[in-house]
Amino acid sequence: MDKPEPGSGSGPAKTAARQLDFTAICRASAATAILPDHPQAQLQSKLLALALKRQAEAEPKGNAARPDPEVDPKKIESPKVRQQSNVEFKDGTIKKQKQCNCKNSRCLKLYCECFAAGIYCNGCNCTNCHNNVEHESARREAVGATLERNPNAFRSKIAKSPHRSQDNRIEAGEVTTVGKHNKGCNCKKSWCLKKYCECFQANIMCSENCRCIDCKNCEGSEEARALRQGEHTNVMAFMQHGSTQAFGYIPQAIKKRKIQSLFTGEAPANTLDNRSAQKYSQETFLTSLSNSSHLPSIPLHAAAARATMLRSSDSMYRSQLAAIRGLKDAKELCSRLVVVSAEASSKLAGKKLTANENAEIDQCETSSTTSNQLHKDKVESRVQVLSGGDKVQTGSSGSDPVDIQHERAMSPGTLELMCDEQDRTFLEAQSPSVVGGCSKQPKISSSTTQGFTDLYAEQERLVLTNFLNCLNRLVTSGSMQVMHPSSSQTVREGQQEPLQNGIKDFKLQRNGDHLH
DNA sequence: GAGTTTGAAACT
DNA sequence: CAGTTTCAAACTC
Repeated sequence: MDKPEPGSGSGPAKTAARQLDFTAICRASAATAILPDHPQAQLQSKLLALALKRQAEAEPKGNAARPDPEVDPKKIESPKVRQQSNVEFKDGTIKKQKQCNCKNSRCLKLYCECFAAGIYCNGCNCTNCHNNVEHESARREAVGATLERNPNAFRSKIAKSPHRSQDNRIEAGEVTTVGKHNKGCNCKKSWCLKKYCECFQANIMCSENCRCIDCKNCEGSEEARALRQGEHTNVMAFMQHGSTQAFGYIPQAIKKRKIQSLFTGEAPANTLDNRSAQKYSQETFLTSLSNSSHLPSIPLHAAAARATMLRSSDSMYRSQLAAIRGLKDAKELCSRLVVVSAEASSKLAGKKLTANENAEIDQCETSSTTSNQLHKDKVESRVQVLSGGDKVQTGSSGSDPVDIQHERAMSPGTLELMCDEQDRTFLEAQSPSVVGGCSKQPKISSSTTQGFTDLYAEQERLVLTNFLNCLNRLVTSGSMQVMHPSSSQTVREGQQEPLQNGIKDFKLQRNGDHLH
């Protein structure tokens, strides 16, 4: 506490690193103070905040054991003013500064928290400590050596960032500091949800700087939030059951590389874990969807979060309409869209199948995993739809319109959308042929002629325009239900009236398209 | 409190 | 720069 001030009276640093104590470091780096942003410094500054306020007037020099962001870094003149073993709080309680337990480093390496924080050891449990005034020369030498290795060694590892969560608010219960780790963490087994992780410890999210594996310390992470809210038990229980890979949460930089590799089939270095993790994630998710008892002890919110996370790391948004519009609505809407798509296709292309088209269909279907009989059925069904108009059934017959569309006139974009939809919405109705159709999509597009491209574009325009209108209707009617929940019951009992209305409009517009 | 795990730092 | 070792904090039992 009352150790001499080694830096005092020594004047400005004159001969670079060797002469640097932490004071000199601060001076040498002029523009930016090195220590004030240090995580530990921030932590301790919080602990000291109240005490400092009380002491501020009595001790104008600022007895900050750790620099506070509000404290002018220039006032931090020496280790002495930073070091302070005991902190007295308003309520009279005394809180001790963190004490290291170093044994072999003499507290002269960054292993030592005190040394790394730029303070003398004081009341620590360390052995053979040289991080004190009695060993000042050794300490300075160690500082110099450390700076030689890494000039930023004593700078804050956490960079302040203007980044805010998407809606510019602090999520409830989340005390995440805005900023990111300069160097990034490299965690492998802790999911960045333990204090082993420097990011987690600093109360910040992992960033693109991190090279961590199976990171769950990302924006929107339920676990990270839960941990910070103190739901440690639930989260740990969940993580045990959900396994390391259950989320496939990956920091941005890695995510970019690794998700890409999922599609390209490439295997960038160091991606195996996450690739398998993602594969596992999807499998686990599918399983848990179809069998909710699969993960019995997973908190509901975590399971829901997992579903969302699989889609996107940053989209935690859930529409209010989600509680109103059901799966049935979505299915029906999709079925209608498929009909419109087919009709648009037949209108635009005439009702003939060109030789090219047939060849392409054959190519696609021959290479699919479906049986020849199924192939035949589909072609027949397709012809029926194209020539017969409104014969599409929304039931589960072999001539499922979705299948039909995948086999033929859908543009690559639409096909992709449908495949995606299939994955998400129709899991329980998934058919092997459809899955096969999805996987064949690149093959179709690769052989698509310019004529088809134009056709697809026009078809897509028609479908999407109708889709947009239909969605608008749904949103409007849904919003009304949200605002007037009392009437929603009636509406629900009336068998999804809003959707029917929306689809009615949809049909009307469709007919209008025909007319034009 | 002892033993283990973890990841940063240091070293090769 | 990658791999290995050392180290001390965090964690578990």
